Amino acid sequence: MNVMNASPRRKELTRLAAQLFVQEGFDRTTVRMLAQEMGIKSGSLFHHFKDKQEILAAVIEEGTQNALSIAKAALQECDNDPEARLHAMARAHLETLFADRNAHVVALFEWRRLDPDASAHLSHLRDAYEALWVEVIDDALAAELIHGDRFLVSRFILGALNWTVRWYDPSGPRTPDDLADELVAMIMAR
Amino acid sequence: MNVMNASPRRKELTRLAAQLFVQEGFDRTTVRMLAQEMGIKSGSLFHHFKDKQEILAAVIEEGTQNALSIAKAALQECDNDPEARLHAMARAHLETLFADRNAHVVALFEWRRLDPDASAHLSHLRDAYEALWVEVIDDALAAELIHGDRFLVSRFILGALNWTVRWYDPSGPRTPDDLADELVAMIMAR
DNA sequence: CATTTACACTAGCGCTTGCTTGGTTACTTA
DNA sequence: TAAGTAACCAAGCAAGCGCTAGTGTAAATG
Repeated sequence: MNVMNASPRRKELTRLAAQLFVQEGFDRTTVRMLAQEMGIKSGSLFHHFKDKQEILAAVIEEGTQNALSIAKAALQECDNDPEARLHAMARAHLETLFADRNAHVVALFEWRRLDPDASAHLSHLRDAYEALWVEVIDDALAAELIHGDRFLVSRFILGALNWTVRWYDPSGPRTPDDLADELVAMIMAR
Repeated sequence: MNVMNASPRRKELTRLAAQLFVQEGFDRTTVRMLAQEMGIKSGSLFHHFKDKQEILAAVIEEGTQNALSIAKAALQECDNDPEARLHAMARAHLETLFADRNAHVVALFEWRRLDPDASAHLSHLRDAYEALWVEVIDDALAAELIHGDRFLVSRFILGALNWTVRWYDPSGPRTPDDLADELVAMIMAR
């Protein structure tokens, strides 16, 4: 077994696992199903991962790392204009949410299945991501682009964005950018 | 076993099941855990419910029925003022969400575990509830209280509201009504 | 008084689960 | 060419799973 390694093989297995976890849910996904999807026998799975828990942690870590770096890049690309930053953040959120949909759905809906150790470790990653949001929202409030309680506003925005995975159809006419723009327009003071 | 009965005993068992489903998730909740929580042996459980699936369906049906009747009552109590109706609907949503939190969390996050028959039956209930929302939002759009695409706006609002179950702490200083008012204030054109 | 009904029990069947063990194969490196 | 290593497999164990069969008992019903 490998400790925290990121071999190409393991990355590919993680990607497949994410897909199954979304399709079936973590608990209903058996190690035999995972193995079959990966084209190996169930016993061989435990050469790559210590146990089933570690597969879940790998999926979530991968997705959250991606989201974090994409959001950081998006923020750096735009000037210090609070409105541009708000737009950029919403777009980056939805972009990564649907580019890496499986991993994020797992992160959003199977987080509770993590054991305490993995959860503690990954919480730091998630907190770092949310800190970016808080900063952007604080700036938008200071510039009076939006109004209200900073805590509530950020929760509402993240809720509206995260919930999109439950209804958004990427094959439809709307792009993720359309969604982001519409949401920002909806909450902006005019 | 009882077909679609709603004896007080069954209602109480359903309430306990909802609590366990929230704590552990549907898949991880075993019939033995359910039985113990109910103070009976696991075999006796199947006198009240045909199978584990039916317990899940009972939990979700109970919660959705409640939400529907509360929302209807709230809408009837206010005049035809679109703004009052928007407020009332948001308040009713959060009120029922936290009065009957366990059932609603199960409905929101364990829906996929329903078998196709139960899902089809309960979808009608949920659709009836969402139809109330669509109507209220259409009126608000017509009155120019809010702006945007009717479909997207309703999804964003419901997303923001439903996501509250992931962070709202009822023992904190804010009431569900506070949340509803803040959300409506956030999205209203000024 | 006889019968039915509601509710609970004991015992366990048949199956699936996550995971382990002991060993094989193919490729890389010294 | 010998040693090491990553990747895999066949076989199966112990535990836990949903659910069933058959029985007991007290209260309601005819």
